[in-house]
Amino acid sequence: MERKILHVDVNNAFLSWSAIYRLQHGETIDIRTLPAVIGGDESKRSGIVLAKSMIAKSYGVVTGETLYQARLKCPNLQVFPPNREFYEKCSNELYHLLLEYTDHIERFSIDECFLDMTEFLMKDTIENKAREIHRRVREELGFTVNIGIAPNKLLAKMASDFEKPDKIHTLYASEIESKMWPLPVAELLMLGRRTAPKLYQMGIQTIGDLAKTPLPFLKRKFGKQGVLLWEYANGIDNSEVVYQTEKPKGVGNSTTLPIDIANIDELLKILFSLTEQVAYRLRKEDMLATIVSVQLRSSTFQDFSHQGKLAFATANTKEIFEKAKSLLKEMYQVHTKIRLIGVRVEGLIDKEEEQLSFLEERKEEKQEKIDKALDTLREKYGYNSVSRATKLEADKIMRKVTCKSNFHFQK
DNA sequence: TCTGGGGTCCTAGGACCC
DNA sequence: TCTGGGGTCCTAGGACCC
Repeated sequence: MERKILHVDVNNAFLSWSAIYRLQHGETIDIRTLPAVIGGDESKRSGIVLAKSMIAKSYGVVTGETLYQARLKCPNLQVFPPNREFYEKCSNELYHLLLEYTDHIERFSIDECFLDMTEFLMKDTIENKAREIHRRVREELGFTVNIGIAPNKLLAKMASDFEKPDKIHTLYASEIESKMWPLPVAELLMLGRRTAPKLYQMGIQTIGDLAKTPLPFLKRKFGKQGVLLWEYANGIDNSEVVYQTEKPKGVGNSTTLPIDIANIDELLKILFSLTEQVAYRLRKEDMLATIVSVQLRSSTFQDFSHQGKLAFATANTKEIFEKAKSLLKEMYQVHTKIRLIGVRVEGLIDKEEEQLSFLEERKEEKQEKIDKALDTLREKYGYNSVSRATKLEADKIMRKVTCKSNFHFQK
């Protein structure tokens, strides 16, 4: 039986949501009507476009480019900072509205959901349901969405991406040839900036070209990814809409440093601060980690990473940090200027399971008590209400380098 | 004033075992 | 005194998504 899938995608999510927040807090100008973007902080070297208004878009501004580039295209561009807390709130409001239609719903990102409406239509049509959702979101939540209607997730997502904003599109099997095949191959989901040029070089320009390329050829050239892309180009996708109560598979924290650092002691202090947050989030999930990895990005944008297994599954800050520290020390080459440093835990297991299967004698109980005491305070008063000495030092380094970098900019 | 931060999944090569 | 081959596990790096 053919499935009825919707993909709901908030138009210019971060910018629309910031516009609403500002209007709610006394601003009279709607930033959706300006050449505006939501952007990172250039003084912290994270100056990229996170979302753009339709007017900024008309100047050629694209998500992900530097604010510097965006200003070249649109000289009177206005830049506003992100407000992630409010975005979470808006995202939740949307999710709860959509839950009224089906519980076969998958939160794909902060601003996108898939809905499997197959068993929830009653006597209504999928098009009518889409129109109702579309109208209710605009009227009740104050922002617009694009909705894609299709027999699978891939096609629904491609459909919602057609003409924006505030539109509903269908992409049924019979429409693939006319609506999807003429598009440039780079617009296909999972076909990114590395693969597109290779296809163009082979003379594969459109999604239709890709669909008609012999599968064995693509398999030979691109392996599993090649098979997936061929299936997508032909509108094939059997993946289910999964209601997500699943636990995360990894937890990470990374930061771009305000200026490059080539001093391992300073890097270690920042690494501790990052690790402390990772371990805290891990404990909030009631999970334990078995693998730790450390990432570095050099000033020349080369990425490095090392990972290692922990002797025991743990969520203890110090245990995770000791591993992270040895990983950093083994991979760090003296004098290399580091732009970004990050730490991640993976191989996560449920805390309860661990306690049932391993009744091991733990020697780090004291450390766990320290974590627990800090967690309790943080639950009550917020993450930054308590800080260990090392964290304070890390903050100092981040500030110090910020001052240095400001000085640098003034020269 | 040039290039975020959070993820997931895949691949290729090396180590090791039989 | 020629140099297998399959299987598993581990790791670094890369591609892609928002």
